[in-house]
Amino acid sequence: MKLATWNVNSLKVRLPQILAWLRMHPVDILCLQETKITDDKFPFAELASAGYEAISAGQRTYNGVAILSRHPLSDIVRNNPLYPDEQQRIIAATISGIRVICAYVPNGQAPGTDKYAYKLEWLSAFHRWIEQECHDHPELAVLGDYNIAPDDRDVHDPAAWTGQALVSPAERSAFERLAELGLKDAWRLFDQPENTYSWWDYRQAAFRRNQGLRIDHILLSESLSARCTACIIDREPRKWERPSDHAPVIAELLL
DNA sequence: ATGGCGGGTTGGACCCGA
Repeated sequence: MKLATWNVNSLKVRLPQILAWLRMHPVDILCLQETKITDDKFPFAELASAGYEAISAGQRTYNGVAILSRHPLSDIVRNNPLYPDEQQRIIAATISGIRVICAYVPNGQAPGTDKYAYKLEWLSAFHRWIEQECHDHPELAVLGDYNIAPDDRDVHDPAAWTGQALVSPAERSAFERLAELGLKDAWRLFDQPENTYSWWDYRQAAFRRNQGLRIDHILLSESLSARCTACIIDREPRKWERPSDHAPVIAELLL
């Protein structure tokens, strides 16, 4: 069983790349963020032809999340039931007995801004809900773009990033509090190469210079992390023409 | 110091991302 997450930065633009990537990596479940597409325009038919059932919580212009699955999806939830939010950032479903949550955490812009306050409030409500989900679903996977680099190892230039959003102590603390619920960062279950990131700015040839951040994560409950055999970040699609600025992250589970 | 790229909304410049 393979689960993956990918911030595609526009499903409309990236659909051919998603289909190509799925042919190379026929994962069981793919969580998407920043689809930027309303549900009525969602490419259900193209994905079905590729073997994937899809569910979407979409909106125009910004945000939007979706789950693609080779297996049936049930108990679909859109948004955090504890936090009314007009921005479409969460979709969840049960797939093959695993509770799968796909999340697009707010960016936060910069400490001191309204967007940063929204991010922290959103994360606080997210924690309260995930705590319940952990209780209700021992087999829980929370995948997505967290917009948090948990550790200085996840930042190409920690000194340059000090004090900025994505690395601030309050954001990292929110991430650690999820870990305290028993959720483990699948990436850190294994020895990993240094300087591995999941996002690189489009500007300044950041990808070529590997100036990135690791902000896309797969968190696994205890029972799932015990069965996790690998976690990788696939840099290849970032090299393609007109790429997303994020790379997919994949976790493999014994099932 | 600033903005640098790219997508979306537009039909010209903006907003926004991270």
